Amino acid sequence: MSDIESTVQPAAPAQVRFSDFGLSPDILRALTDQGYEHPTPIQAQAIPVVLQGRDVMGAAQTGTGKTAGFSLPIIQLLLAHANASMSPARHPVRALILTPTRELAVQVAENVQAYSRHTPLRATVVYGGVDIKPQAAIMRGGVEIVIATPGRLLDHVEQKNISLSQVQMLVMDEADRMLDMGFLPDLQRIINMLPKVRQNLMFSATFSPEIKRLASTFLTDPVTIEVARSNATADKVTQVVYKVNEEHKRDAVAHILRARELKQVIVFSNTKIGASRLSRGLEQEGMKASAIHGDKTQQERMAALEAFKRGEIDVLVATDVAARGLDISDLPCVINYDLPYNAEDYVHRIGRTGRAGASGDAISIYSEKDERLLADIEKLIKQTIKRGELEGFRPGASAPRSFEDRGERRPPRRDAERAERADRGASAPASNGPAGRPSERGPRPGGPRRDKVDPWFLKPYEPVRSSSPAPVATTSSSPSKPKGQVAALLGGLRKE
DNA sequence: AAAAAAT
Repeated sequence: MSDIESTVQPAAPAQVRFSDFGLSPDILRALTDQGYEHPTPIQAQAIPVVLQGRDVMGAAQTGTGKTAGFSLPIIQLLLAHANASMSPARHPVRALILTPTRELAVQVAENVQAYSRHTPLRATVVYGGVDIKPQAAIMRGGVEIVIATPGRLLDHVEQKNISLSQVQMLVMDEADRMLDMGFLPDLQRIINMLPKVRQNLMFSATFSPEIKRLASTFLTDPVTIEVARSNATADKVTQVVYKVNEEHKRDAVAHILRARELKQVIVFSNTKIGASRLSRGLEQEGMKASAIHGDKTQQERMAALEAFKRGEIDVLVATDVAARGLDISDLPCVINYDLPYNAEDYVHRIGRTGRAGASGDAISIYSEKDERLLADIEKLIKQTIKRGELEGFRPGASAPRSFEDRGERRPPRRDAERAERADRGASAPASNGPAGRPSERGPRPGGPRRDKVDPWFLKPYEPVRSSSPAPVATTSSSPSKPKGQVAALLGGLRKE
């Protein structure tokens, strides 16, 4: 399906410059503003191909600079065809970029806006969970580039805030994830509104059969671009697992964080409640922690992310909402409080560290019952992860504050739920009561949809990769990161 | 066994 080499070994990035691609001086200036001079491998491959007007099926690992890889040539093409495409339409959206999560949409938009800042092109982002009116106003004013999550985009289309009839370029970012999340019908609807003739760019972490099918449906004679082997974990990431009793997992995380005064760490939890609970626990330990997950309001999610990026928060406790795509400047360390159920997610999670050539540490806590998950992960990444010993870890050393900490059974459900509700992030009980039951906390924008059950467990196993808009070079906002510290913590453990 | 996304 492609006529171009996949998995090319591109020339060393240092030899290629952005100025070699014939990009507009206005684009180059924006790159210079940010100190970017040399493209990453995927950028070096993607930019010329997109500029040729070809469809692209792209795969790239986290931190490869994929966003710039498609947005730079898109901006260039829109500039080049500015006159030819002058349209009488009131809202001539000419490039549409779809992403699976809101945060990713925001992030892509920030990049696109930065790259196009010296051009007359206008880019905006639309996503759910926030007031629709300001978005509508901006789009009615006219924009050339829209970055969106599918549901809210359709909402805007229905409200006639935007017309998609002039879209010349479509990007499906994290396409595999969008499939995972059940966006296929939405994607179909959106694509049906687009002109038949257009350029399509699809990025996906994997080339699963589902993705290939999607590609064959929506792409025309695509060029395949792939950087880095599919299920490889970043070379520079040192991985270790610590086995502890289930009830000591939180203490173990606290111990690791405290022992080395770790800053700028993401801790992944499998559940929203678990994330909130852990975050709260760490805060009670005196750490600056915050949780981010789908039951937080969009405001809270953004606030947590921003606070983390600004360094006001040391520990971001997250569900897999943050596992993929988020360009959180390259972290020294990622901790798995839970091993992910889906082995692919492990790769995504640890992809948050060791990015842009830097080294990183991926630490995972697991307990007896997770042996199987660990085995799955090791099978996927084709390596054995080092078993470590937590030096100086005395479970329960810090005063237990919860029943779980004491290894006891949970208190009666009523109390547990009240505690969770107090936690801002908690969702309603899974086995939900009547639909319109007034919430004690008022409307919760990010709340679960009840209209359909997502039978995730019935779906075929669908591996997913990562993505990420890491720009060409990473502008790190946190100055000194204790990268070596985790390695030190790992003690005399030999490398694999 | 989960999480995410329009309202």
